[in-house]
This record gives sequence, structure tokens and C-alpha cells, in this order.
Amino acid sequence: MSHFAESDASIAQLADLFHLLGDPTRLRIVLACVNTPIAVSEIAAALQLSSSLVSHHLRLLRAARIVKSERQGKQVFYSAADAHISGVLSDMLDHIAEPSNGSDT
Amino acid sequence: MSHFAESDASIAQLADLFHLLGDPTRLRIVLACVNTPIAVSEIAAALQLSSSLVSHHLRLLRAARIVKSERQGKQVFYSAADAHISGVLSDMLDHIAEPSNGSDT
DNA sequence: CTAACATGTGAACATCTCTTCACATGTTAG
DNA sequence: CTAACATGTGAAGAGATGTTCACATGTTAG
Repeated sequence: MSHFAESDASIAQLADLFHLLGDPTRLRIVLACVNTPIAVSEIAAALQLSSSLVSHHLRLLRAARIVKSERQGKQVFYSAADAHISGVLSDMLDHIAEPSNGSDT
Repeated sequence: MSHFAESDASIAQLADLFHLLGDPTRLRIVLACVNTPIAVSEIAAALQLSSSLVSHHLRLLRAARIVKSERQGKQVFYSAADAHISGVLSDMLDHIAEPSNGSDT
């Protein structure tokens, strides 16, 4: 069905993306802007984080093209870069929701 | 279309899964056994890693149900736990393959 | 039983990463 | 211009993590 014989460069890039989503705080930030564009200060307020911290994470997220930015006046709105991101999130959520198979003995 | 309003527990679990895939070595191990069951020593040989290291990673991967184990004699074969894992991998690969939108200014 | 092979595990170290703090940059209003 | 607000960034410390090494456990063959 699938090969998954990826080059080292692709693997490094892939790992980098997963690593970015692997931090709870950063993941929350991604989830906060995956559906609708939201300003930095709004994210900070909603998640009870400092704007500085949100900015730091957003910078990494944007560099990996997980989110994209859009300026509107003084504020900068962030949103998910593309549909693959939400697709990945959905699949992982499904994985979690799945009943544990009893194959760990 | 999607809400992604997940509970803190789900977010923690989700982050844990991504974090596990976020390490290049561990990701390579997952990719090595995502399609076909493969023994620990085979993974170690194919990826040029020590069996000890592979075992360490496999333990974490199995605990998160990313992979499952199956013993056959002296060897233990590992494979992807379910289809969601390969689905996530495929989506992320698609994300990488996507042409970069010029929206980062 | 012993020997050989495959896998699992604990501890320790080097390294990386998240967070906070202070401050810089950029934008709008007056 | 200055003032106020929103976001971006650099440095430093605390904490987490991957890797190696040595050894334990488990399985098969004789």
C-alpha cells in the first residue's frame, strides 16, 4: 500500500514537524489557530500564556509552515498553513480514540 | 468543519505521540516497521544502530501504541499499531511535498 | 544442564529545549 | 513628533531527552 522509503532529508524534515507538534504548549497554539485566524494576543489570553512565549512558538511554527501569518493593523493573525495539518491532527485523534488492542504481552 | 476543542488530557496524549515521532532515529524505526513486521536486530542492522538503542525506542513506541510486538522464537517482530499511524505519516509527507506558499513576509 | 543468540533495562552524561525576563521593533492615534 | 499598544527577539537557567555502556532476562540448540 505504501512504501515510506524516504530520504534522510525528508526524514529530518518530517521529524522536525512532529517535534514541533510534540510540545503541549505549542500544540495548543496550533489547535487554537487551526480553524480560524487568531491574533497573538488572543492566543495568549485564551491559553493563559505570555505573548512572548506565544511569539516564540509561533516563530518556529511559521518557519516549519505549520501556520501562516497575516497582518491586520497592529495585530498579526495566524492560521493553519494547509489542510494536511488538520488532517494529521484528525488522524492522531482517531488513533487515541481507538480502543486499545490487547496485543501487548 | 472541525472543532479541535480537545481536552487537556487528549492534548497531552496527542503531544506525546507527536513527540515520539519527533526524533529522527525513532521516526526511522517507525518507518522501518510501518509496512511489514521486522525484528529488532533487523532494524538495528538496516539503520546501523545498536540493538540496545532500538530496544529503548521500541519500548516507548510500543507504550504509546504506535507499534505492536509479536514474538517468533528468539526474535520479536514489530509493526505499526494501526492505520492511523501510516495515515499521519502520509499526510505529513504530503505537507512537505507541497509547494511553499509565498505568505511569509 | 551449558552455550550462544536476541532482546530488554538501568544509570549516567552530553546535549538540546522550553520558559522567563528585558528590551527591541513596528504600527496606529493624537 | 510622542505615547500607547502589539508583536518579535536575544540571553540564560531549569529541566527534559537521546545515546552509550554494562548487564539482566529470555529463548533455542546441543
